Order: sequence, then C-alpha cells, then structure tokens
Amino acid sequence: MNLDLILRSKIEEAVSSLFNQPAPAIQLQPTNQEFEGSHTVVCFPLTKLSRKGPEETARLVGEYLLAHSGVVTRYNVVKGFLNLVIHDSTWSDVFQSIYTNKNFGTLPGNGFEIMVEYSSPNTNKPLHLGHLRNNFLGYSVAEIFKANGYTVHKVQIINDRGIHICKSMAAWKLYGNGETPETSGMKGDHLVGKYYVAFDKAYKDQIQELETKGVSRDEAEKQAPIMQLAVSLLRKWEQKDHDTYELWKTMNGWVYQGFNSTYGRMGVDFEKLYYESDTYLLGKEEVIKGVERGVFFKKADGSVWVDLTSDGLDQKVLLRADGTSVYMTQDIGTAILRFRDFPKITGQIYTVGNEQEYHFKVLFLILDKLGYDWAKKCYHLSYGMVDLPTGKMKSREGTVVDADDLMDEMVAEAEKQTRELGKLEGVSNEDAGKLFEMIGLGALKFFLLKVDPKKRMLFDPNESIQLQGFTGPFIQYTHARIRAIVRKAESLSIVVRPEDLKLVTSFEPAERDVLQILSLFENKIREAAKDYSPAIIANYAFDLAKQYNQFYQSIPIFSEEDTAKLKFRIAVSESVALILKKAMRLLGIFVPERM
RNA sequence: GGUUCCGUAGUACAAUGGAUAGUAUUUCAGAUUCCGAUUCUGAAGAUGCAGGUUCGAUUCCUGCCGGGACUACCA
Repeated sequence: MNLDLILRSKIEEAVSSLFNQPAPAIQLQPTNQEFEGSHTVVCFPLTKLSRKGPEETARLVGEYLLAHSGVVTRYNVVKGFLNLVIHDSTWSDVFQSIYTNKNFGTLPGNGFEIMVEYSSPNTNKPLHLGHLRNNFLGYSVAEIFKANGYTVHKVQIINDRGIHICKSMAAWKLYGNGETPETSGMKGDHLVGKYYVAFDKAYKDQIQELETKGVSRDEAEKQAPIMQLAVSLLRKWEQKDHDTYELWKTMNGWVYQGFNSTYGRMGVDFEKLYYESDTYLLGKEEVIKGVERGVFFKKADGSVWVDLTSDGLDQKVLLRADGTSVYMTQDIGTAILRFRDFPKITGQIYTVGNEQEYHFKVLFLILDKLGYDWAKKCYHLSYGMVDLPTGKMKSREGTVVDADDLMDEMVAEAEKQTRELGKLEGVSNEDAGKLFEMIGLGALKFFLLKVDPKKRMLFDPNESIQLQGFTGPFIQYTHARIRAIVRKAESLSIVVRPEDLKLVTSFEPAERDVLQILSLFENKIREAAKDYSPAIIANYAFDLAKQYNQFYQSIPIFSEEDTAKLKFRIAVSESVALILKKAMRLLGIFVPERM
C-alpha cells in the first residue's frame, strides 16, 4: 500500500464532495518539523473552489478526512496549510506491507523497452574524470529504469575510426620501436594515449620549426610531416590498406583491453557495443537517400547539407565535398541500426556531456525529417563538466585527471583512513582489499551522482571519502552497522514474524519519522526515472540513513524489556538496511556487510 | 554577436510557485553505563542586482551584472 496515493485520492474525494467540483492537482508535501503531523495539504489553490478563506477551507477538508478517510486521526491548520496526523494503526499497516514485500522498491514490469547509451569513448586515450561521471550516470539511470519495470539495453558507441587514432598510430610508427602493452608493462589504453601525447608534442615542435623558417601558421599545420603521416594513414585505412588496417586493429585492441579492466573495476557493463567503423557507411547511405528524397541538398562542391533554418538552427554539413562522412553522419547510421537491432525499444537515452547539446538537437531533428517516428523518443541525458578544486579540467592545460589514477587514489585513501581507525583486526588481507575498493569507489560514485546531472559540479576527492556527512561511505557504514545489529539479534535467536508487528500499536516520533521516509521509496524511484536523476536516489538514501541514525540514537534497542517493541525495532532496522541496499544498487555502489 | 545553461551560508549541495529557504562541512558549546563514538543535541552563518506577474517567487517573465558551454567540411 502506498500511503501517498491513498491520501491523494481521499483528498480529491473530500474536495469534490465538499465543493461539488472536480478536484485540481492536490499539493501534498511533508510537514515541517515544527508542526504536528506528517503530511501537509496546501489549501490555497482550493479557495477558488470553496469560495472561503484558506483556513476555513483547510478546516473543512480536515474535518472530512477525519470523518471519512479512515487514516487521519488528527489535524491542525496553520494559515492555509492543513497538517495531517496519520493514525498509528495506518503506520503499522504501511510498515507491514513494506516489511513483508521483499520486492518493495522494484516495480512490476511495464512492458516498455528502452536503450541507454553511455561511456562512448574515443580510442586514442584512457578514460578520464568526465567519463567517470558519464559512466556512473548512465549505469545508474539504466538501473533506475529497470527498477521502474522497464527492460533496458545498455550500449555504447565507440569512436574507433578517424584522425585521432591515426595520430597515435603515426607516433607509434615513428617512435614506438614495436612497444606493446606486454613489453612495456603499461595498460593498453595508457600506452596508446602516450603516443597520442607524443604526436601532439612532435606536431607542435614541427609547426614551430616551420614557422621559424617563415612558413605561415596555417601552412605549417598542414605541412608538418607527422600530420601528413597521420592523414595518409587515415586515407590508407579508408582504402583498407592491409598493414594500416592491421595496425589499427592491434592498437584498438590494446585500448579495448585497457577499457575493459577499467569498466570491470567501475562495476559498469554493456549489453552490446557499436563501432563507428561499422555504422558510418549506413549513415552515408541514409544521407544519400535523403538527398534523393529532397530532405537534404547538395552544394556545388558536392558536399551534402541539411537546412534547419526553419527550426531556428543553421545549415549543417552531412557529407564532405570528398564524400567522406562526419560525426553527424555516423550518429544517424548508429541510431537507425540500433532501432533495427532492437525493434521493440520505445526510446533511446544518450548519456553525453552538455557541450554536445546542439549536436543532439540537430541529430533528433534530422531523424525526424527522415521520417523516423521514434526520433521524438530520443533523449539527450546531458550533464555538466566536473571541475576540480585545483582548477578546470581541460586537456590542453594538461590537468586531465585519469580515471584509473583517480580510482587508485580513492582506494588508497580509503585504506589509509580505515587503518587509522584500527578496525581491521581479524580481517584477512584479501577481505580488507575488497573493503577498501568498496569504500573508495563508493565514495567516488556517490559524490559524482549526488548532484543534479545537468549542473556543473566540483569534485573534491578529500571531501568525498569522508565517512561522515553527505557521502557514500556514510550510507555504506550505516548499512554495515544495521547488518551488525541484525546479526546480533539472530545470535540471540530473536526471530521477527510479520504478525509480531501487529502487536505494536503506538509509535514514538522518531519511529514515525523513519516509517514515513521508508514509505516514500517507491515514489522516489518513479521521480528519479522521470527526471533521469540518480541525485534523487542519493538524496533519499542519505535522508533515510540520517533519519535512521536519529531513530537509533533516541531509542536503544537491546536495553528494552518489551519484546514486541524490540522485534519491531529490529524489523525497522532490517527494512532500512534492505532499502539502503537497493538504493546503493541503483547508484552502482558496492554494498559492504561490515566495515 | 547569436543560442543555451548556471549565480543560494566560508565551502559543497537541496528546495513539483508554499510555512521561519533545508542538508553536509567548517567553527564554537554540550551528550553518551548501551546494539559499532564513522553517533546524537544546540549555536552561528546564504537566495548577484533592479523591476514585473500573485494570496505567496530561490523557482515564472523582462532588463542588467558575473561565469560556463555551443555557434567546425574535429570527434
């Protein structure tokens, strides 16, 4: 039973019966701490129907609920706010339904199928801090949709072709001496990234050298030998030149190995991978068909464009004059291919940074113009950049934070703090290692997810790993401590049966507060899916943990004589632990049994 | 220039148009016979500026100030 929904329907009933008019949307919100009650109805909007003052209107609704709802035991009116006190027997019913429903927080299948794309890296360098926000966000949103009853397909598109990888290939050919991940001991993606950096350095040097010889900057950029090598590799690749193609495959293979180990550590997964090298040709076909159908047009030089001026945007190129495809062309192909592969999906979520908002606006418009009705069901899950306390993260300023390095640091910090607390007696090295990993990564994920995705955010590694405050480890700790309590109860042979809960007929305020927030979980999951925002779940989990700590502090459990009350409190603890666990799962945070 | 996002305590984040703007952290003052002292209680501290819409505005509208992103035949 969902108390929120019950109350809403009762209030609607009250309004329509009292004022003989259909009820408008009911504004129901949690009651402020300073007033008695748990739910508050905002009655100002109802005054138009009642043609009475706000307080009188609230009083009438309150009286009606008292007489007819069966769940309200008292009410009070402050200005136009109607504060409702829910009957303890109703709280008891609500709690029993949560406690006995092991699937609480997982809504039944709704028959819809969607696709979530996230990560989608280039293959010329390792993942960085921005990718972490992307991966955690995409993974979490996918999990949230699953919990809402959707069938979800997690995918990514890998930008495996183009000048960027050819740059790494060029530098490797010139300076690599046949170095491989095996001979160098480096992770494959880092090795390829090293040559991308080497390319950049050599390129800059060569430009400068040419400029001192009097060549113009534009010319120097084109003439630099290493750039010419990269361009020739790109051309050879497109002609499927054997050696070039093999080198490309080899180096991409190194990168994929590196990525896979990073993804494994992050705890994210994918059902299917798409590669641009497979989709760009389909995109090209679609564009050419579009020209034939008059959706696009060709300029004198042979390049193909789409005109979006009627939609308030510019003209946008789709094929270059030389017939090669651009980023947009590939994305058109990828989208179409995905809907062919998964004909039942009703929508697609693209997890991509907000610097590409314009790109996706254009992409969805183009797909719509091509006549694909699913174009309207595509959504760009846009997120803001992640800043560091030390300054902005920009690759050209050399302050990119590598994802692997950052995870190492977080885990090392978790280890340091845990050791300082001296909590590791009797824990094997292997278990301790797993624990540091759980805490370090939990801190990282929670910190990146607790902020509204669309906002630019500041990541402070030190703050994130604190075991107190609005952090992942605080949630993990609370869960671990509850599990310890439950184990203790089990060791004392205390068994809680659902019927035991009926014996508790009245609650302390702290108990009611925990029950109230417990009962909101399913609403929060729905809200999070509607807003594509794991931040809602993160905030909920923190509130629940905090509320539980107050409950735990104010009402000691094992010093009680009253066994009914004792069992009730253990059941509350179990339920909180279960829901914290589900919330952590939705956020992709590992769940420790003890810390 | 155009489009767009953002400006909330020292710091970092909240607030479907609702009550005295929440929470964390920091600082200060306290509590704890106990299931795990990584807990709890109290105090101090904020909506960039100017108008408008209304019973009511952090939220919606207009202008200004400040910051970011986009505005490539790059990906």
